[in-house]
Amino acid sequence: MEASFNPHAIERSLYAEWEAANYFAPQGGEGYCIVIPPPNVTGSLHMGHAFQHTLMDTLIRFQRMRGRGALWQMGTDHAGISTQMLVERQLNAAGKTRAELGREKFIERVWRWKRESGGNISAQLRRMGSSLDWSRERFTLDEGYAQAVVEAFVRLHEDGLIYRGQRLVNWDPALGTAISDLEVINKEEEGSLWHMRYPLCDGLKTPDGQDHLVVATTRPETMLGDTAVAVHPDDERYRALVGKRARLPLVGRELPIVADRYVDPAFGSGCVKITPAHDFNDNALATRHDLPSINVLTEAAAINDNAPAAYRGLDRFAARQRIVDDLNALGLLAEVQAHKLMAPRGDRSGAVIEPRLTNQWFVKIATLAAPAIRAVQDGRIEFVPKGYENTYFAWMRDLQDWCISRQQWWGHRIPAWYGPDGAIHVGRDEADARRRAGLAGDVALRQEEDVLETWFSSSLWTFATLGWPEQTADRKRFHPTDVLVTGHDIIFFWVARMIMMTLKLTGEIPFRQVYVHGLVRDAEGQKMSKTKGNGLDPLDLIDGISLDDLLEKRTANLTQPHLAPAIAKATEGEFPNGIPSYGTDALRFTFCALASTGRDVRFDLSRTEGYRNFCNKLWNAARFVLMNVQLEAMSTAPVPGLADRWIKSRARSMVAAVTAALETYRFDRCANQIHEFAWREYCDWYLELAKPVLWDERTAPSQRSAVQHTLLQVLDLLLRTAHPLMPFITEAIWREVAPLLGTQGPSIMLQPYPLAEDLPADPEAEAAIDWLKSVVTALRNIRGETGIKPSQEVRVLLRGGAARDRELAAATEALVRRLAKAESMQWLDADAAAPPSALGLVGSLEVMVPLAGLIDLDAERRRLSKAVERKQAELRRLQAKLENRKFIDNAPPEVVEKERTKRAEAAVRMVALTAQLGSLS
RNA sequence: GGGUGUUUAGCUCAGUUGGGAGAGCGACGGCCUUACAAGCCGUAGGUCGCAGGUUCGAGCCCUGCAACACCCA
Repeated sequence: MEASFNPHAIERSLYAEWEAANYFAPQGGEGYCIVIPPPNVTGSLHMGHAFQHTLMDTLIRFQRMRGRGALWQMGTDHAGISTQMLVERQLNAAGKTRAELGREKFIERVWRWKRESGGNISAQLRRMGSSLDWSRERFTLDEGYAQAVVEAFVRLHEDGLIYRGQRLVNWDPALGTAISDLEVINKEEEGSLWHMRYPLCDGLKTPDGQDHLVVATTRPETMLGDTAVAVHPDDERYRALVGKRARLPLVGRELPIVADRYVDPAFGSGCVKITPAHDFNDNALATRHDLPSINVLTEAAAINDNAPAAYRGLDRFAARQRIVDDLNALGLLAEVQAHKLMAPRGDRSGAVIEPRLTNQWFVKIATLAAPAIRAVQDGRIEFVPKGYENTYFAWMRDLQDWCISRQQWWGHRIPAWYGPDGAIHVGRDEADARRRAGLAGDVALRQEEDVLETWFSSSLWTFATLGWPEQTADRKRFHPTDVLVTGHDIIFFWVARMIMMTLKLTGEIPFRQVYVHGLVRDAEGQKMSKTKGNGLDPLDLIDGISLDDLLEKRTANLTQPHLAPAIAKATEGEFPNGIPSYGTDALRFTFCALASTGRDVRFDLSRTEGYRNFCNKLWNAARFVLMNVQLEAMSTAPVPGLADRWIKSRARSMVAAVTAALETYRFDRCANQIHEFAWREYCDWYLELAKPVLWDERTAPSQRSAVQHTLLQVLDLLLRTAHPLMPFITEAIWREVAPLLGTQGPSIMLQPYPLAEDLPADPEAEAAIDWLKSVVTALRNIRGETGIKPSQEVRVLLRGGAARDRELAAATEALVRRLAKAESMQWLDADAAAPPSALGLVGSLEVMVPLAGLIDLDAERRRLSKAVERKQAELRRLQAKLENRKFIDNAPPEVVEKERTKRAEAAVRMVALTAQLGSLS
């Protein structure tokens, strides 16, 4: 083995080997399944993916080693809108448009792009070590999957759960399509509030003598589509006018004045203009009052022919300006106020969204939502952490019908056909639709142009990937899947819809648990994004990147190029030397260590560095073991010593804790346990305890054999325990170690996960080594604080203590002397005077190092004074507690007893410390 | 405006049923000790957001407040 760990030397070849040997496909055993949240087929890996995939792979590897037939289902998503946008942008850059190309040519082009760039994400997933079953890979637009989507649509339609209707939808004028509520981001923006005068008809006047009403709006251009003015029914100012009429300026239409509780009388003048075709609230009000809707906008959000000629063809913002000017010229603009408003923008395009009346396809939600709520209520599906269940319920309880049609080309074309009479015929294909409708072959049918939104197809993900609608063997074995691992940002988009659709179409839940993890943020807690230029590419952490390359990557192709200098400056500040290469295992271990209870994680590169060091530590521990194990010595029957028994007992606790942590998705605890055990116990203590036994020629062969066996056994066990988190380094080391243990098998992946029960609990050995550690630590403390050179051997005197201390001292003397670098260890009688010494206490045992010219007296006095002070404070606290009558009367006897013992111990120590301090002055 | 979450060491975070405040990183001091300087040994550092309450006892339970974050309107 090389002297230090080099991830690049092992990662790619090990992965290729695993994949070629088909180790990622489920073997025998009870099925266990996780489906990958399908990444965008043309996308690339970001930190969120890397985080999520680390957690999933850890679970899959863990269950695989426990003997489950573990399937991590691979697949990608066609990602309708974003993929179409991407290819369209390429087209535009080449001076062409989608319309010029036509539907078929355009789709062909997207497929070509998919073939060219679709392998990108797959290659990156492999670099993360993800043990996905590539042989079962699916794509939401592949043939079988497309059939499943059609099947789902047809069945829902047959059940009356899908309908086409004219409804107000969120319209993205930049993309020319409807989008769902979830795809609209409401953000506060600076705008204006225009107060406009609408004259009253028939010479009417308000109670305060005005001949007009004042209405306020943030969107003056919509006034062209106004069909009413509304006031609150209890508003005294306008009560007399309800039922009368006002005249719409610029248009001339007469508007009824209606009363509705929706109006807030305290806002503005208390009068509201009603534009049913362009506002959700107004639309609802219009339905209540049976008002007409007048659409005044085109698909591109320009004014259409329903408006007066003067405004036709104007873009909505140009029209706004013109209307404001015209009203002003007529003296009808009462006031303009600065105003903060919630502006709806499309999450893909960034364009201001228009509510717009269009014909769309919808899924009726009410009957789907109820069973989906029940499935979580009665515990068949469990969210981890549980708190997210409330979020889920709140959202599910007031859910609108789901608009599933998109005016796009890239996606599943809706399987509906229009007859010459406009009648709609749904079927699995055109012939099926014709058959169902009883139409003759010569009746011309025209297929719906719209496609289904992406989430419709991905809501079928758990079962469509397993062969639905067929009842395949895979489906039987792996569905319902065991856990869905996902971010809280897509609970609504995806999780809720999967639950609804899966229950409806298969009668099964899609998964038993939903593990919701947090989002990955940068060191400042900011969301990582291309725009902000604060993103990290997981592969750059694995492979490293120079500052120049990083700067280039972060500032190239910015949507807001003026931010480039600021981004460059921040980047230089944070990574003055670029990013070193940490390797996949260190990155994965970081993600696990940061993944606590579903909260967002601030990604901290210094953690990754620490875990890279941990990898190196493991590597070198293995080197040490391999250097010190000789097969011939191990043939002697081993007789385990205290240290051997101790480390195995500790390993037992570690395995139990790690297993419990993984079973409850506490990846942070899992990582901490492994780190703590490997470094603080196995390396810091066990290897050091092993050295004297291994290197002392007088050691009995049976003892040496025991140490060598234990070194190997515990290392093997540690590697297997850590494998799910850090697959590469554990495999590389294991291949060196396993043959020495006589273990057969090509890969650690296929080894059984350690069981705590297989290891002996040994409280006696644990107590003995704990004592040893205390004594050694006390001596090291004296060395460090009093300035005794590490190379300087010391004499150790022991005094006081109990019979137990004498036993333990006898049992561990050789080890203590070695670890504390003590030339001798001598007992003094309890009442014997000690030479001037530095003192440490282990319980009531006094551990002393005679001064004899090697100790800085002042330093020792300072150290002792500090110890006395602390002890005094402790004693005072305990004393006060035990003098408190209420405590004695009310606390459980064992707690009181514990406090008494502590007081007694503290008192003894206090005496020893004070006496020692006295003897030095 | 409604809801959820967060607030613990300089930084990032643990803290399971209420019973002596923890880790990593960073800081400081000392070491090239024959696996590892990506290392070893030692040390310092906290009014657990604020104010009340329950309790013999509160980081943990209850109430109120504040700040921040996110979701929804």
